Amino acid sequence: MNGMDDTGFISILREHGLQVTYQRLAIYQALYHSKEHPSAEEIHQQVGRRFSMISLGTVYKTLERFSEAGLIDKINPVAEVARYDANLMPHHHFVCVKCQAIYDLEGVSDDESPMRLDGYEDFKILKRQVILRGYCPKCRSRETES
Amino acid sequence: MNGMDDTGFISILREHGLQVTYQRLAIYQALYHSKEHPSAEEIHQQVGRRFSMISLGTVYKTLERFSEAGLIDKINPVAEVARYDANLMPHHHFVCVKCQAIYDLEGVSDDESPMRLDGYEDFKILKRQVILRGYCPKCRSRETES
DNA sequence: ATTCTTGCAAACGGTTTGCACATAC
DNA sequence: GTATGTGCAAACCGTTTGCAAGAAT
Repeated sequence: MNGMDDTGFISILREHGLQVTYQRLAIYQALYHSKEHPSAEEIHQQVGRRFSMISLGTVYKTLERFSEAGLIDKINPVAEVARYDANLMPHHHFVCVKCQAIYDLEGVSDDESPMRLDGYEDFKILKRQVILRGYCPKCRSRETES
Repeated sequence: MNGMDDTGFISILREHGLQVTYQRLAIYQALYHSKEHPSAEEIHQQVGRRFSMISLGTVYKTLERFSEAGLIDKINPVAEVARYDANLMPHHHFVCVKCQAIYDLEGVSDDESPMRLDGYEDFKILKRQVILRGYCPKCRSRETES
């Protein structure tokens, strides 16, 4: 389930021009191993379980640095609070309107190239984000309406 | 540029099960006539220019009621603060990463039906939102990078 | 008369900021 | 040794909430 050792994570940080600290390693690893698109708060708690506690302010600053450096994506704000994603492969998201969970949508076609759009040549399109909203399987089964 | 009188707006509110007050009329008209996807704050200022000032709290409560009633859309939060839209026709948005302006994308195909998706039959999809991010024409010309 | 809405002000919560200290390079 | 990152706490700001007064039905 792991697939990378500390040395690997250190290289990744360096490759993105980021100075290496144990806090950054911990934060990036937590995000890297999570599929939950966690918030800063959640990352903070998760990191605190394995290492001595890191301040929440540092988590915010670090995630912002990571995001600037292109190491992670800030899915911000699809839900009420900012959520982060270490998976940089282009993919879409499903957001549950009830429990706020975010699911990756794998293998959903993204035919339209994000870079051009008829009638909008004057816009410089950097990225395309598709968000589906509705009930996730868990919340759907709890609803009366099938 | 107008196209609807007060009586028309009153009917629309009633049709959505909303009690009619002059504050609600003012707020809905302001949003209806705007193409800027204004924030609550902006609506508040705009309304204050034409009527006696309405409290900001009321603007927030009212927009929330409108949104529940299906009278408007809460594009929330595509940018840093919630932005609202009275145009209920399905359409996509372009958000400028620099000036935060939101543009409607008219006539952009939305082939995939929002209701079904191969491999995600357990999800109840209510709506699909496509957001393109990049530089709008104005900000693009101010950038060095063409 | 009853129910819903408004205004006001205080509270809330996620995020940002300033600064002194510590660490990476 | 210098630049950069961290911790802490206070500030910020969009938004929500509680409640008494007011308006709609």
